[in-house]
Amino acid sequence: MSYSYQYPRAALAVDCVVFGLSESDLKVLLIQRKIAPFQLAWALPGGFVRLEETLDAAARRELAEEAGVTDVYLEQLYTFGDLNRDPRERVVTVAYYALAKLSDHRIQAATDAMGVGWYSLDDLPKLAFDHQHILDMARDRLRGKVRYAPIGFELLPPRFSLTQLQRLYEIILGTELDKRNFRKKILSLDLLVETDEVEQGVRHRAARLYRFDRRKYDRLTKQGFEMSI
Amino acid sequence: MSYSYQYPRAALAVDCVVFGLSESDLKVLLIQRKIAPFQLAWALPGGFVRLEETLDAAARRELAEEAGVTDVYLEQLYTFGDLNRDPRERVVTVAYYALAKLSDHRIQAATDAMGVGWYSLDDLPKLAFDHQHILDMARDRLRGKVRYAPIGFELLPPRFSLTQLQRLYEIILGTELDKRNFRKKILSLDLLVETDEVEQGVRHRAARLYRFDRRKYDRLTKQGFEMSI
DNA sequence: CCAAAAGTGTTTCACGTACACCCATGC
DNA sequence: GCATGGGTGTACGTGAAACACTTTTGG
Repeated sequence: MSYSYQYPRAALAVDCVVFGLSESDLKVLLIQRKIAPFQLAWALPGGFVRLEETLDAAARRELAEEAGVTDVYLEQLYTFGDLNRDPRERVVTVAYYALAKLSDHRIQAATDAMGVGWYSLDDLPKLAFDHQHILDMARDRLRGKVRYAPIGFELLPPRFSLTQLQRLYEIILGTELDKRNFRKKILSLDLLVETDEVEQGVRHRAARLYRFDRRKYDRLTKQGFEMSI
Repeated sequence: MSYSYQYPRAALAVDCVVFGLSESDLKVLLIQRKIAPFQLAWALPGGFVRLEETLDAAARRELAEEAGVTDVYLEQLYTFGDLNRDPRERVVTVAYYALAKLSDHRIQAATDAMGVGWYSLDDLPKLAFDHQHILDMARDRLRGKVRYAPIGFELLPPRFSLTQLQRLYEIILGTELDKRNFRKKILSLDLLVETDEVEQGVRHRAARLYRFDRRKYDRLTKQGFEMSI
């Protein structure tokens, strides 16, 4: 069976840059290609868009199928349409980036599979296609957006310490932050709620855990508030 | 002649939101459709992507062909892939936004053609397809980006007065700005160069004209400077 | 000389930044 | 009791915001 059109058509794909946060650095999820081109090379999870699914749906489907990743924050990044980005034929790809909680055991379990790996951003293998370019753009977007939108929380467990949150910003922004000033600022935004839990299993004083209050954020945003770190 | 593929493929298009700045408001360039669907309705300029051209090239080609617009600032906005955005078949469109200098006589001349019009953003006709949605997103993007990137200048003539520039920000951001504070701030950024020209043909004191110095901007940016209005 | 917009400084307040020590806990 | 990170306050400087009058020019 085949499908015919009056004019030639590019193939349409999606690719996903999935970020995860470890203790000390930002990681990205890669899959090892099983087939040519770029056989055995590492690549971003992705694939062709089906006619009966939206772009977002295609991205989520590919994430689930290829990497077992579900329930992540997902946002469209950019569409790449260079003529020879795929050696086989013209393929235009809509790139997405996703933020996953590495602390989530389902994510851990799913990505334990063969051919799926988390790579530190500053120790990457050579990537297939123009995927390095896509990844660079995703990192830039994350760096820019984390400062004025509450997306950092998508990389942390639901309850986190202020030190964890500070580390997150330091890792993503690539700068050191002052502990006292950071706490003053983040608490003054009035987006976090103190829980009655503390860190577990540390051999020093346990840190208090906080959670992000999205309702508060939405309410403030409606009133014209704009967060900024 | 026809082209066959093993799996069905969506058609791929580009659409452009072209902004222009008049004395008192922001305008967008629309074209009147000659054929169904949405015959006679107003729509964003755009069309199908050819196999041998990049997405950017397709956007520029359509702008030139449909509206006679060339040499504008152009940036990819977002890709829209809802299933029924086009009643004929599945069409995925990569949307762009462009900033044109309405003062440019070539732009004026080209868009004098039948079926091309500049519409004020708060007095728009009903648009074809999901073009209102695309336009809303473009306006949001412009509002966000104009504050931290030197793109406002793309809407002004090469030499402009500080009052013109202030009006630009007021119109795009939808807020009033204080004249003295605005001048202090914009001049302190050290991105503008005073020329020895002044406004012509006004019946009051003529304003000094300035120009944006892109070299200075690039140099400062390399040094970590980030502009902000 | 009148209308219209250009151009110009100072004060006040909020926020960002720099900076060091004691506290709680587990081993 | 010691190692480890948790938690806290103040002083200073910079930048944002508020605010009104004089100057220039053309008609």
